[in-house]
Amino acid sequence: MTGQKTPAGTRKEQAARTQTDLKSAARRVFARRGYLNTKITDITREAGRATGSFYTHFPDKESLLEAMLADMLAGADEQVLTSGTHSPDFSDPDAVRWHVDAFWRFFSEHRTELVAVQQAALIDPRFAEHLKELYAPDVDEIRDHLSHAERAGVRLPADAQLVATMISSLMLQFAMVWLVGPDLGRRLDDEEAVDALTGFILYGLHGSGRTG
Amino acid sequence: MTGQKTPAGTRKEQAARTQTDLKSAARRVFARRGYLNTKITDITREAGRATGSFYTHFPDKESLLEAMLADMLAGADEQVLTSGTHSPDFSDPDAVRWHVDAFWRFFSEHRTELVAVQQAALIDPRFAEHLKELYAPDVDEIRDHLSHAERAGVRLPADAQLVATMISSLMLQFAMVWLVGPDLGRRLDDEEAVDALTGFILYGLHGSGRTG
DNA sequence: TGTACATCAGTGAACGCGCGTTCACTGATGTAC
DNA sequence: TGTACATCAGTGAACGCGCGTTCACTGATGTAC
Repeated sequence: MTGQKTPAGTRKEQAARTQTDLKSAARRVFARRGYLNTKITDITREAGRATGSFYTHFPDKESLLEAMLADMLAGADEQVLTSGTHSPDFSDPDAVRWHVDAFWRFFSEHRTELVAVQQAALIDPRFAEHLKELYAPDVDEIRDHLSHAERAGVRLPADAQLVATMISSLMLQFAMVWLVGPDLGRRLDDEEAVDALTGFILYGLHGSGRTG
Repeated sequence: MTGQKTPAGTRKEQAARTQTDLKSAARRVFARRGYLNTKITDITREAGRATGSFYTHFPDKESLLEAMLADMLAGADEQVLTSGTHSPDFSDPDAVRWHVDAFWRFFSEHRTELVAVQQAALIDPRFAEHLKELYAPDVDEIRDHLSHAERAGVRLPADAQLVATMISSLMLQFAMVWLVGPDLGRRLDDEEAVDALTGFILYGLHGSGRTG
């Protein structure tokens, strides 16, 4: 109790390293088998640790996922979602493209975690809540940009909230299909995907392709 | 063995009735708790039968779901997806609206089964396959209609296959959000939904709303 | 139509597997003096 | 700096819960003669 001297803590370091190993092992296993199919022992085996080791760091699999999400959001705060400046007016095609691009990169980078929450949400209401909180800010921002566009004279196909939901639904599911599911016949590079989405969001099937 | 006389089979009738009861009980429980969260005993309890009764009719939960899907597809064959005549050219707004409407009604009617497959697909590759087969014909048809429109002079925002995937993704995820998830603040009636989707598919956020 | 036997849907308690979780133990790191 | 003791991350075999699945039994329906 007199302590507190702990210099750099070789012991704490070791614990931190193991915790990190468990998280990154989990990421790999989730990507391979999916969150719901993954057993605790799959994770410890992948991390090269004993089963019991898991419980030194997390009370259960749910907490591990929560920790992974926290990491993801911490990283994201300095990145895509908030940083960078962009026009708040969706009557500007470049503003739309900026958003699509940000979403696509975020999803690409964190697909494993995002799919895991999606899966967890099917079973655990706590994660259903997480999922909502995760995408809500994005939908809200889109809605604001749409309202802005409306004031600039654009006639939306429905009220801004609904259109925002459509845009968000489109991006999410399209990303799922191309970045997660089993290989479809075709490869799709990032720019192509962002172009296609941007064109479609702007003018639907009458979109002319390149927009910026 | 000399038999075969069985008049109308009170016994067979009873078995058929129980099987139907189990399926409709399952439907209710799936809708309430989700497929993955549902235990065999939940289904038998809901149906007012003993646990063992389940196995007289289905070897496991997966087979029950397969049977429910078969019922769904059998019913659909005489309905939405094939029947009715419509223009195959997506340059015609009414053709788009017709498709959206068909999809929306199909999804509304069968949301429980569709969500159940979606959940099952996360765990069981067999259902991942089912899921693909379930939506593939729709995507293919959309793609053909788009090619038709292209030949009629419409400039798509990407190749027809990609645009078909976007349209399908949009409809599916949008339907999920509004018809499945927890109540959002807002209610959405069917016509409003179909209008919004149709307008968005046709002209993106520049769609003007009513289209037919 | 009646009797004896066979078949089958349905029952629910018991069984057993899979997997999450625990726990007595080890060895290394940290602390006290 | 050295010694004795305390703490803690990590180990993996064992435990036990939940739930899918089985099975001996019941009673009703069907069949044979």
